Amino acid sequence: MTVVNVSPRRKELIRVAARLFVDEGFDRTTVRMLALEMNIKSGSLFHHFRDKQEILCAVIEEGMHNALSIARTALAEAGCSPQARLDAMARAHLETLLTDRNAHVVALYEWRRLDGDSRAHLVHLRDAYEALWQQVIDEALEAGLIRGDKFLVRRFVLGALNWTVRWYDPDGPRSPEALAKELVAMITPPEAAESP
Amino acid sequence: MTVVNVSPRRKELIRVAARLFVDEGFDRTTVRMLALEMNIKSGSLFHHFRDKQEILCAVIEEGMHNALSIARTALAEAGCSPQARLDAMARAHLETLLTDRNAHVVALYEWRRLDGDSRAHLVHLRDAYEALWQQVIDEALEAGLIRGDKFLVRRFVLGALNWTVRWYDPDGPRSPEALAKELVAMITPPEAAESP
DNA sequence: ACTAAAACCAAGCAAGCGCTAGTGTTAATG
DNA sequence: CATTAACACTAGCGCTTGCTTGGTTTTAGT
Repeated sequence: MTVVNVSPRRKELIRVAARLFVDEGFDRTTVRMLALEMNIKSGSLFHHFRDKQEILCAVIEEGMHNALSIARTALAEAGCSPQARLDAMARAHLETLLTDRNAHVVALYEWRRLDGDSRAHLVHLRDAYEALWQQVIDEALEAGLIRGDKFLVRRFVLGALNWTVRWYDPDGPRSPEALAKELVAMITPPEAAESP
Repeated sequence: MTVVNVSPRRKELIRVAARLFVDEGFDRTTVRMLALEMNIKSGSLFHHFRDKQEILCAVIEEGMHNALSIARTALAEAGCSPQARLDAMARAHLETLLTDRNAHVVALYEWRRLDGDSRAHLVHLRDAYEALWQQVIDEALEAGLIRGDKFLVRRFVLGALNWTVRWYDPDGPRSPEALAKELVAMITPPEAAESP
């Protein structure tokens, strides 16, 4: 279990590992491949990380931390309007999914490869992130902006957003902002936006 | 690449493999584990499948075939109302996700482990399934039941539905039908349901 | 009863795996 | 100038992997 990733060297190694984990999958990525891409020998790798598992944990942790801080600043800048806050969260989510794509793809696909301890540690970060979402969705529900069960809405929305990593093309015509707006528009009835 | 899975013995082996692939992941599932659960010796496994890859392909293919046929009959029984057809597709999707859960979890998580040929073959099945969805969504858009970009709506909806494998509890209070209804309700404005 | 095909088995190979031990090498600190 | 800590290297151990081989048993058609 990693507590914090501060050293810039470590950060860089983690970035390399994330790319490899995405391209090959965690299990197929060997410590020798990792070392090769990091320009060190495979033995030296274990000076930086206790074992292969810890690299996986560090990759995911890094992505989660970034997602959390980006979402927090986005919310702080969004003001109080439920509509603006919903937009801000969706936009922040998509932007993180892009800038930190590798880390998040690893989190989505290789979560089950985490051992018990790492998993427990990361679950806390994930819960904190989902709590942010839940809060914004509760506000939107209370304002009559959207309808439905509060937990279901959160899960459906996060599902739709996370699924974008499968099809979204950053070089395509649509920006993350536009995408976020379209998702919010899909679940907000046309007239709800204008009610006080 | 598998062409068809007819033999009942083969079907059973595939079912066992799917379960193991879900529990352990494709890469961590060894041919010895597979053989053990299939009550044969690891060497005998290669009488039924050319290699480990083919088992993965067969598992996914089986799930896709079932999903396609269930969706088709659901649509046939749903009539012409866009609302009913949307409901039917969502319900069919969730029911397949439950009854064939293992196969679909494998398809979602281990898709990238497929080699080029198997992938190309399965992409056709997936495209056929998504075409069904696209058609139903186009009808709903034309009827004014929902709003937005037709491709985005399909992707967002399928994302939300596929994400359910992460959190849905079959023993929980909500049935797949109820879940499907809630999703459709979330994206259809309240007044749209009553317009002619 | 005869035969062919399908299903299965024991044994093991070659390759690759994660990881360790022991040894420099470098650069900052007392 | 000596010490230390961080980082990197070489070499390889012990084990597991997917898959093959060469042969035996079981099943099904005639």
